[in-house]
Parts: sequence; C-alpha cells; structure tokens
Amino acid sequence: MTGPTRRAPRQAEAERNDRALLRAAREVLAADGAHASVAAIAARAGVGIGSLYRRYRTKEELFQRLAALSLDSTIEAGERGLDAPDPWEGLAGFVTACAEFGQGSLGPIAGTIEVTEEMQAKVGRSDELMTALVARAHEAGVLRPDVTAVDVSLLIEQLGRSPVLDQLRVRGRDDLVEAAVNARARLVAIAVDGLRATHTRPLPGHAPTPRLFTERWVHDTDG
Amino acid sequence: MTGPTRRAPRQAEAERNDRALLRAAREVLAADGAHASVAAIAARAGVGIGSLYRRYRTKEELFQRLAALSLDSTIEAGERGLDAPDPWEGLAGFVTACAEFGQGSLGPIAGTIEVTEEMQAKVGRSDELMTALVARAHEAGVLRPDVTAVDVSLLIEQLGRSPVLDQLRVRGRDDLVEAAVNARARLVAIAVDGLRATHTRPLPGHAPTPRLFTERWVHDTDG
DNA sequence: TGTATAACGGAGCGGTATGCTCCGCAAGCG
DNA sequence: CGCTTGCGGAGCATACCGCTCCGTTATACA
Repeated sequence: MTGPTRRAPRQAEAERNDRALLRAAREVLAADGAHASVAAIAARAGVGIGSLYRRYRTKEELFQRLAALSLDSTIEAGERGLDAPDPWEGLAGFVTACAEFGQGSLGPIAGTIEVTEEMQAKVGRSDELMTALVARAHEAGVLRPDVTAVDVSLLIEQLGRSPVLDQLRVRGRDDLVEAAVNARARLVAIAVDGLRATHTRPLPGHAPTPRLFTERWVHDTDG
Repeated sequence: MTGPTRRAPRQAEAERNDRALLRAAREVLAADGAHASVAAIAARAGVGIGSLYRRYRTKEELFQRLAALSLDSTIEAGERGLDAPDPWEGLAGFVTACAEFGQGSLGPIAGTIEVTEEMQAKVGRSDELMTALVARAHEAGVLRPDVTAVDVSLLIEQLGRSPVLDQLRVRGRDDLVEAAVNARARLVAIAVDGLRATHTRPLPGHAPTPRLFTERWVHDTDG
C-alpha cells in the first residue's frame, strides 16, 4: 500500500461509465424486453462487458439497481406532486413525470428478478405518495370520481413505454428520436386530460384490484 | 388419385389449429416481443411445430399473415366507425376496438419482417379510413382541434398493448386475466375521453409527422 | 518523467435456445 | 381394411447468452 491518500487513477471515467451503463440498460430493456442481453447493454453504453461485470456481479443485480433508481424517481416525482399547491397540477405533474422517465420500461422484467428489500421499501413509499395524491385530487373534486390509485398506476405503466421511441433509439435513428419524444408528450397530455372530473360518463367495469399490479413481480423459483 | 369428390380427412382439425396458431402467435408476440420463438407459439397453441411449418413456410410468413389479419380488423373497425351516425361515437368506437384487439402487439416486429404488397395496400386503406374518421370528428367539433390522425394512430398503438395482461396470460395466471382485461378497458376509456374537444389547454409541442409511424417498418437488409 | 495500480475492453468458454427438417404415427374417409 | 392427409416432436446446425480471464491503457503521485 502506498497510503490512504492515494486516489483511484481512472475514477472519473468509471463514474461516467456507470451512468452510461444504467442509461443504456434502460433503453435496451425498453426495446428488447426481458431478453435484453448484457452484450447489447454494454455495446450501447460504449463500454466493455468487463466493465459492466466489475460494477454489477450479475445481470440481475444490474436490473435490481435499475429498478431501485426508477422507484427513486417515482418517489421524487410524488413528493414534488404533493408539494404543488394545486391538487390537479400535482397529480397531473406526477403522472406526466413518471410516464416520461420511462417508468414502464421495467414492466418486462417483472417476475424475472428477485425483489430486494430495498425495492420493497421503496414500492411501499411510492404507493403511499400515490394514494395521497389521488385522495387529495378526489377531495378537491378535480379527479374523475371513479378513478382509483390502481387505475393511475396502470395508466403510468401503460404510458411509460413508447414502442416507437424505444425502437427508433435502438436502431440508431437519432434524427427521429426528438420527434418521437414530442409525440409521446402529446399522448401523455391527452391521457392525463382524460383523468379530469369533467367527464360524466362512468368508466366501464369495476375498479381493478391492486393484486393485478403487484403479483407480476413475484419471482417464480419453481421448475 | 381417387377422384375429385374426396375430402381431406382431418380438415376440421387443421382449421381449428390454424386459428389457435394465429391466436397464440399474437399472445406470445405481445408478451415476448420480437424474440418470440416458434416453439413457444406452437406450444401455446397446443400444436406441434410440424403443423406450424406445414401452414407457414417460415416464421416471417406467419408474422406477415398476422399483420395482414390485424390490418383487416382495423379496416373493419374503421368502416363500422364511419357507419356510425354520430361522429364522436364513430371515432371513439374505432379507437377502442383497435386498442382492444391488440393492435399494438405487432409493434415489436416492425422492421424485422418484410412488408408485403398485401400489407402495404391494407395500410393504405386503413389510413384512408382513419383520416376520414378524424376529419369528420373535427368538422363536427367534437375532437380536440389540435389532434391529428397521426396522434390517433400513435395513441392506438400505445393503448393496444397491455404489458400486465400479456404477462399474466403467458404466465398462465388465468385467474387474473379477466381483471386485467377490465382494467385495460378503463384505461382506454380514460385516454379516449382525453381526445374530446372539451379540453381547452392545447397539446404540447407540434403535430407529429407520419414518418414517425411508417419508417419503423422499413426492413434493414444491410449487415 | 517513471512507476504503481485501478480500471479498461473484449476474446472465448460452456451451455442454452432457435429456426427448421424429417419421419414415424394416427385419424378420418370410402 | 387400405389410402390419404395431417399430426407431433426428436434432432440438427447454428446463433446467442451470461460470465470469466487476462493483456492493455490511462492516470495520480513521487
């Protein structure tokens, strides 16, 4: 050892690579679903496979980290939403934010990775926030009365993936990516407006159970 | 030859199998995306791989057939929508129908199969119908004025996939499938309501170009 | 400038999954 | 009972996958 004051020689590069990896993982996962390969992720990040495995012991660990980060974003958006003075703006901003940072990209890996305690805790917290946002909007009378928090969760997941955008990104059509982002923003705005209390016709069917949303994350360990 | 009056012995079974195959292909494709394997499709249809390859010479041919059928459904829904006396009901019914028969499942194979002439023609016809539906709704003043036909196409594609439903189906959780179908119907209703002219706030950004929607279907043949 | 060292990229290994062919078998018809 | 038609799935060549290992490269410090 040369002493504790020594700093890692290429630490800055390492951090840049880590960010690139997480970003690439999200994109490839969005485009390829559960079959996304580590090779594709590393290539997209412009990084060697070795670098990926130095930071994450397995593919699963990478995905777990990704899920945790995604939940962090959700929680942050939820807190910002509750901070907003207007109940409608708070909820709408939350849904829009979640949809736009690609919350739904993780859908395909549901059930393929083990849910860590960290993830579990963050899910709890984000559920809390979402319930609060929905309740506040209901009390203010700005949210369609028959919409539940589960509906909102599902809507976020549905909007949080853009097949068009994902595909263009992975195929390298950078010229169209901006247009796709813009297009998605419009769809989100349309769907969010559909949540407003203005609509008199009740929603079809009955309110969905939370089980729908949670059970897909149980990891099957049986053969 | 024993004469032209002879009928194929097991023709009924063959037809049933064909329907099962197409249905299974849609489901597996929806769940697994572009990586969907013929083995998985045959297994889900409860049919041997041999039977699949007797009817379709290649995997690509099966997918092309599927795409053509999907376009048929779109066209039929479009015609029904135009037949409806009320412009709003016509458009809303069209969007709902397209979303619910899983139009979006084909998204992942865009660009991985060659577009046949048959498909091309049907795309043309369905574009025509959609444009007419949107125009009629605009003239009647029931559709948000800044919504274009491309927006509607993209919305249909976005709604026409239900990650939750797809996953539950393929994982055999038949007990939850009905609930998921119901939940999706609610989301579709919400999003469709967002298209109404009632909304005063303009949509963000600018109208999306049709290229966004079409270019992903070009098949790359380069190495 | 030289040296130690943390971080790098990617060839390659064993194992798995995939598209498709081929063939022995069963079911309906006369 | 024999003929035809469709059936299922073992098996083949190949592509891909997760992961390890190691020679190379870039930087902080003397």
